[in-house]
Amino acid sequence: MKKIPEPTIDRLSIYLRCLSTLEKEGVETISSQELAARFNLHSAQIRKDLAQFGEFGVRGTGYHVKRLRSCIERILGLDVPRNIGVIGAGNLGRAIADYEGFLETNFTVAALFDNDPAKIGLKTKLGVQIYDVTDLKQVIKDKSLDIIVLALPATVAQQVLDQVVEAGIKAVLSFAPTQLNVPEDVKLKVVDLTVSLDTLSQSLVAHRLEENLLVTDLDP
Amino acid sequence: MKKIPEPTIDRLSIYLRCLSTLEKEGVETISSQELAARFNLHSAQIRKDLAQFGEFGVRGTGYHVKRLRSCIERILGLDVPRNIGVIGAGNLGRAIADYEGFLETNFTVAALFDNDPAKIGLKTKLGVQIYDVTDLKQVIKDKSLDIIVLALPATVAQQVLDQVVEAGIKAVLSFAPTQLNVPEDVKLKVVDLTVSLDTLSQSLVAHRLEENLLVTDLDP
DNA sequence: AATTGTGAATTCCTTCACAGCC
DNA sequence: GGCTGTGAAGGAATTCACAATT
Repeated sequence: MKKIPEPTIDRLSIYLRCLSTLEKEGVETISSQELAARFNLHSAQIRKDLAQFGEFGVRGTGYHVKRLRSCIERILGLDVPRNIGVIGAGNLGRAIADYEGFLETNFTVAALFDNDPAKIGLKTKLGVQIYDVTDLKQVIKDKSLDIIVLALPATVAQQVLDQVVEAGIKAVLSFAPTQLNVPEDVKLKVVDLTVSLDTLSQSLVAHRLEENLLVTDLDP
Repeated sequence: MKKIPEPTIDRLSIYLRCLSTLEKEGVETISSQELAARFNLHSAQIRKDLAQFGEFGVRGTGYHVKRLRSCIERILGLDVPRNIGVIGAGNLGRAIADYEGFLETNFTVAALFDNDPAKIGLKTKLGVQIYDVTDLKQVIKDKSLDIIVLALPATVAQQVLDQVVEAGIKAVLSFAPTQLNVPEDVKLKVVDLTVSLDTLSQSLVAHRLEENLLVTDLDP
């Protein structure tokens, strides 16, 4: 089986969101050209992305919105309910647990974990139970968790991640600002606020430098 | 001036974090080889990344930790204080505003914005003032905000972003799950929880498919 | 006539391999 | 000897351009 490029998967998710909107608007078909225009992409990009998984279009017509949406949903496995466990009941962890965007999806946050006795046993506003992180493996099994989100300090992230992996979890999203290692068969996605902000900071420097360096360059 | 690849900038931020740790541990020099080992990267990658900005190493010895950290900090513009404004005082917005990781950095969340009269005028636990989003432009100027973080619903994101751009902001980090457009001279970073989770979902499907497809492939 | 699906060309990024230096 | 900096090679992802199809 051919390997699917990571960027392709990311874009499928983006296409899907757009197709859902189009479907609600009653649009029946759309061409790769029209779709591409919405994302500042080239139409060939979209056709190549989709072609990785089969032939979904109709030549001369384009793609049937409803059918394509359904196909991408299946490709991404979004037709199957997924239970998410969030580890770390700090501000971020609670924000994710109570994220309202999940309500119309097949994702459910089924458990929140923490090691603070003052939090264990409580529920979030939207009713997500907070468990003792010591019971991680048991709750992962009991609640059939598929995906774990790490929302905890960098210092303990790898150690907790190791337990998550040991419990058989194959998909992890980490918000911890630290380097993490997982076995090959575990998919790890990292969202690093620090890295994002550092990149933005650099772009601001670049702005400034462009002027300064022009001056320097012209200086013989 | 040559264009710097985006992945390079992301990695510089990662290197910097590691170098800070090394410096605290009292390590004086490190080779690209040793550094690379910590990130499962190739040593040439690190040397190429750094070479984009100058010659920081010593042949035969490696890089002086303290000096390199300081250089990367300057490259990323992290030696200059930056004021961040967060728009949207929901769970996520407040989580970011009160993020303790900023305390040891030059990033400061200097303002939080919302359109809910019940929230305007309040302060977060850590003392960030919540302003009326109507006063966006004025507060951006008064507080000298450099970077804006969007932590608001997809429906209003573009509209608010347009105002942010109009106010002269050149760096934006968005958590809104929607396609956004900015002029060329504005740097936009998007963190999309939905896309991240969709990718993880797909990896779980791939897991399953590998087995199924093997069977199908062997079927003559 | 319009639009897909795709080999070929291109661009971008990573890795190799080694000359140059400490 | 050991390690950096870098031109050349290799690989991966994007874009081009067109034959195939409805």
